[in-house]
Amino acid sequence: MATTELGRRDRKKLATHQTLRSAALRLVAERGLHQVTVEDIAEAADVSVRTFFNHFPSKEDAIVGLDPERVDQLSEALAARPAGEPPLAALRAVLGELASTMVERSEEWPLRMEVVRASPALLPRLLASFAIYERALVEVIGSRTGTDPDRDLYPALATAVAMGAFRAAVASWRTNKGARPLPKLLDAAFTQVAAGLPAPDAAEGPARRGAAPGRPNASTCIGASRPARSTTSKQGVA
Amino acid sequence: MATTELGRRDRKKLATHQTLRSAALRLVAERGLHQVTVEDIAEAADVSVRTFFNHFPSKEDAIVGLDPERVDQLSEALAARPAGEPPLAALRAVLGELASTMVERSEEWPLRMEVVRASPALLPRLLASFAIYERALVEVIGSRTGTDPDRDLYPALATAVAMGAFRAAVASWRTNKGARPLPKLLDAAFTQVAAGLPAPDAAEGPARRGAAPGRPNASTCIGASRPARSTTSKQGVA
DNA sequence: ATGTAAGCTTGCATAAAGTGCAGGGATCCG
DNA sequence: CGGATCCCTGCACTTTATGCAAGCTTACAT
Repeated sequence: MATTELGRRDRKKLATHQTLRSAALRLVAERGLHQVTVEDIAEAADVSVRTFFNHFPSKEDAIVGLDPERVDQLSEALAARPAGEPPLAALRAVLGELASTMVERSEEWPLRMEVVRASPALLPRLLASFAIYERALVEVIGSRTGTDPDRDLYPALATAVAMGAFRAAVASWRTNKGARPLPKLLDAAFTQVAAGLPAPDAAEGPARRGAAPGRPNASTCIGASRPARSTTSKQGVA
Repeated sequence: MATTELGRRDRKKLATHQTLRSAALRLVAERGLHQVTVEDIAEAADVSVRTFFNHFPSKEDAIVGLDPERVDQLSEALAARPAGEPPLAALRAVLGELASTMVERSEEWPLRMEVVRASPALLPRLLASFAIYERALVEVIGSRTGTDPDRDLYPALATAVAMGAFRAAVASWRTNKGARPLPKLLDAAFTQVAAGLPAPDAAEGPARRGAAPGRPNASTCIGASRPARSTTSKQGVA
């Protein structure tokens, strides 16, 4: 809506912000997280280091931190869904919209995912961003269903499950470099969830939905690389 | 099983490790995350600061970082479930076991949750820990169902949903201070998931399962406190 | 028992992350 | 035009985190 309602000062600030963000993402994608200092980023954006920290509380936030505006957008989109719509369907719809915006910005998100994959140290912050989205959605689901999120399991449960489906779809999309479009994957995920997650091909469940053989898919949650466990005495702990 | 199979050296190291862990948790619970430095923790555990960093890569990890041994235990427990068991039921079983161990250590986990609630800066690491559990489980689900987690959506999806249910149950347990026992909550969560998450009481779905009115419940994901959105110009971004 | 290898602990040096404070300068508003 | 606002900046300082080499305990083989 009101995008041009900003004065010169706010426009400059926003410009600085975006410049820092993209410089951070670009540099880290090129050299790796550890080879880029905040000074490098500030330099690339032509501002002082102190200014960087006026915009972002940490280096990681400049790369994978979320945009509070998006959180509001998502909340409002969920609140705007038709009142009669079942919670899971409403979540499916708004997460579908979110997925679309991720696909639109086709440079930014895949690059960000690649950076997180290459530098697992970024994973915690990314997950925290998702958690903030989740928290906002829980509130709305609570008010939509007339249940209190602090007393009733349902809102947190439905939202956690929906976000789980979302993450799985995004992870699949990323690892398979978009071989299947994100909206399709998200759809498949929600369909399986709504059916109660029947087992895929064992002698058990009614098999999976309409998936052609040779379909692409997911590793787990967003960033990864095998754990490489340390069995006994070696140092690594956390 | 073989708990006493450790030599003196490994026993001492483990002792140092645990002392650091509990000192960190205790001090942060008392004073708050920001009022405790690594030096304080090392002091309390009577080791040097350098030794602290030999055990934990960061201050946060000493507080909410996971124990790689637990990850292996969980993986093995899942692999040991009967072969015919549907994936979601197997996940429900092992996460139930995990919940039990959390209840047993009745001092540690509630304290940890409280600390995370009080210091949201810890949330990212905690979520990262959960993600590592999740990653391990995905592998096992993949091999149990004979699907490749990198190509098929199912393993990541089922695991993400199960972990979502787990987190929602734990969050509820925490916010309501154990008014309903964790195993009961977890059970309720998985039952609803298996039923495809019908809407709670709107004129829609067949209503919820066997829940008495006036049941306690959850806020969202683990750590929280309202977002307090910044509408326009203020600094805070990430 | 003795010597040797392994590895945990430690101090020191150093880089980088992050915060508080005060001043300069552009922007906004009356 | 004049004052208030606030973004950017430099500076000082604390804290986090890592590399390296030395010392001491533990483990192991002869």
